[in-house]
Amino acid sequence: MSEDLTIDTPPSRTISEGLRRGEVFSGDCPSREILNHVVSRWGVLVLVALLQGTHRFSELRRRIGGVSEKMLAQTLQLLEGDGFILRKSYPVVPPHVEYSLTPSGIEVAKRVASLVDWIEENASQILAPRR
Amino acid sequence: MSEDLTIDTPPSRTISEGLRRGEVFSGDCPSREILNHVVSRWGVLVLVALLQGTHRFSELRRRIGGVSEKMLAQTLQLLEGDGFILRKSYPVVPPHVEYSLTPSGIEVAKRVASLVDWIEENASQILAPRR
DNA sequence: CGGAATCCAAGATGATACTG
DNA sequence: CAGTATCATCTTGGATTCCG
Repeated sequence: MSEDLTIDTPPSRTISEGLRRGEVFSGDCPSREILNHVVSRWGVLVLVALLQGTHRFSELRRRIGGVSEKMLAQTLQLLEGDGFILRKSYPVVPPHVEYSLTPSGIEVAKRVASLVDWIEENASQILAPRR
Repeated sequence: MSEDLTIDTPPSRTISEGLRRGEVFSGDCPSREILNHVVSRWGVLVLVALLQGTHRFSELRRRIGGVSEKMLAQTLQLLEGDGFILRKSYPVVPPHVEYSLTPSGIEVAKRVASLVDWIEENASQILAPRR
């Protein structure tokens, strides 16, 4: 089912070209909705974590410091609803559920990871954040 | 003064290499703090808007649909504090303030834009978001 | 184990009014 | 024009409890 998602995206579209459309700037577009899921506090970390491979619920919970069960579950559901995450439930006892990225999820996660990566490497050396 | 910010970023570091460090996963690191500014609801849009060039306060306000004065001001201050945005105030009347990206701001904004761009082009066609 | 449901605290956000 | 101050509100996030 994921192969059908393949879109003939102009891959080398320049940033300025893409931005000229600027749909996200209008408050009520689906892009902004999805964007908010992706860049939500926990969404970012979930995507980056899953980029390294399939994880179980409790694995993600342990991996992502400070996330509560509720928020993790909610984040996973939102991203699953957006088609970025694949939820695979095994009907065994005790329950066993695995989360992984869909093809489009990988694309998004790669871009998120690029951002996170850059910040980890540089931002802390630039200026200390002041609250 | 902005030239001093230039950092010798290892540009071709692989994603997995960067992630292996995984500092952001621990709840209390400066990276996560900065990351949250960048990917905040309005931070994303401000960065993307400024990637297209210098803007005045009211220009940004008009460009970014739905943002309030308060949140725009706050977002700009946070990103300025992180060293991503340069605020240039001209002592004239009426006041004239220009916002632009610093060199590091450009780096971050490019990565944010890449993400936003991809979502704008693809995500809306994949699945309708359900709330 | 993997959630769903509930309640509650905290923080984010917005409308408005005011100032230099 | 470019904010700041204030207050009301709405959303997030967390702790807890319960269930299949």
